[in-house]
Amino acid sequence: MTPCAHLIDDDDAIRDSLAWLLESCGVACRSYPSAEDFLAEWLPSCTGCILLDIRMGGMSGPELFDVLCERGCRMPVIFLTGHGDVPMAVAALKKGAFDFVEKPFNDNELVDRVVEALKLDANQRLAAADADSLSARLGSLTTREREVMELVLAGKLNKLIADELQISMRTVEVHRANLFDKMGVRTAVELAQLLAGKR
Amino acid sequence: MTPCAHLIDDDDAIRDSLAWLLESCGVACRSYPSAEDFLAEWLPSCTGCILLDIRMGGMSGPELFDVLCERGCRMPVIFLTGHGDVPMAVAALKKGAFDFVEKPFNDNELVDRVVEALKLDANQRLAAADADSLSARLGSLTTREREVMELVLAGKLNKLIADELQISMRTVEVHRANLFDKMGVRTAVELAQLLAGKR
DNA sequence: GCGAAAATTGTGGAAATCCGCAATGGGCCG
DNA sequence: CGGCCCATTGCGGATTTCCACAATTTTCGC
Repeated sequence: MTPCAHLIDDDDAIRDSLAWLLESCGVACRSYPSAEDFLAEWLPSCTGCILLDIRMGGMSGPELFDVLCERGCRMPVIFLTGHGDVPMAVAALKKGAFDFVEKPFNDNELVDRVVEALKLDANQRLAAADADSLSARLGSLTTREREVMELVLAGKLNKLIADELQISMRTVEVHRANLFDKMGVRTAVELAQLLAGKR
Repeated sequence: MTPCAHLIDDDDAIRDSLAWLLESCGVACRSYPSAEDFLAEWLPSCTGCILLDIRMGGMSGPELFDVLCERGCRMPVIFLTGHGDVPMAVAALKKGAFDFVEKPFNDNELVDRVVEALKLDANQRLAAADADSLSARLGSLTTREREVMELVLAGKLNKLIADELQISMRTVEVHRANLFDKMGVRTAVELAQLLAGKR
């Protein structure tokens, strides 16, 4: 799934004109005539952004959006709508939609928003990759190593840690060295920064 | 300025009925017949949330919102509007408005949103107080102490720091102890966590 | 029950940290 | 000019960390 704009609209003409517009600006596109068609092809590894019509036969845009959110889809979603509906727009944005634009839209502005959405997605993906690598490293820790890590992050000295865990200082040192190794850090400070905010 | 909902609307009847509704639910209110009246009384120390009408004589709701944002007002803003306008709602929410509701609104839902907004404001205020205390402590550091702190946070050993700053290890130790003291931490790990994300 | 991984502990020495005591020099303010 | 704050440095000892070498016990799945 190469990064692209996923166009979901049951109106062939709109899909085609959108695809033409975006591709003429260098944005790759894929078209889907219904929410169900998109869901059938969607994978968590999908990259890019989504242009989603509100009113469609079968599953509606907001319904698809909810499903995708549940399934962990992080692609930015730009809603497209024919008739203004403030509560719907407000609900969509509060749920995390990237944008909500009314038809007819200004071509240049829409392209700009799509480009921004693609950029956001790329950044989110980088951040997610970091987070994944981090939790993978955390997952590789043994129980003891995790316990020691907690206490290290609490700023406690090895002697105190040994005391609290009822083990010898030497053992703490071993665990400490092993977990530093697994987490890819060289000092407790680096570890603290690596886990800043998380956990 | 005790925590309260600030009602800004040029329609006396709406202000009064809103005030009655909210106060009957235990939410203190203050009313302002225009954006200008509110601005005249507003101070950065104001607490609570804002219920803001879109269309008003003089400065409009969105205009006031922009001004408040510039001046660093962090109170959550709930926009109230008579006629649906999707682009305006989208713009307001993207700029950070707390909510955007159409009249006529559901009384209970609005009260709920106001209560949530007040809660958010209280939390933001706590966070801001922490941030202020932190930057106050950072500000009390001398130039050298700040330099040493940077390198400590980079996970460097005193020996290396002494080398980079071209001073003796003993001096580094002194600065380190002093800055730990000023920042109110006992270890480098605590310092790293205190500054997690910031700076 | 066997073998691998995890948890545990010891010894001992090099290196680093932590701290109190003591002191010098520069810059700024009243 | 004297006092105060900041930056600087040295000495020395108590404490801690870091590691290599070496080894025992526990746990857990096949």
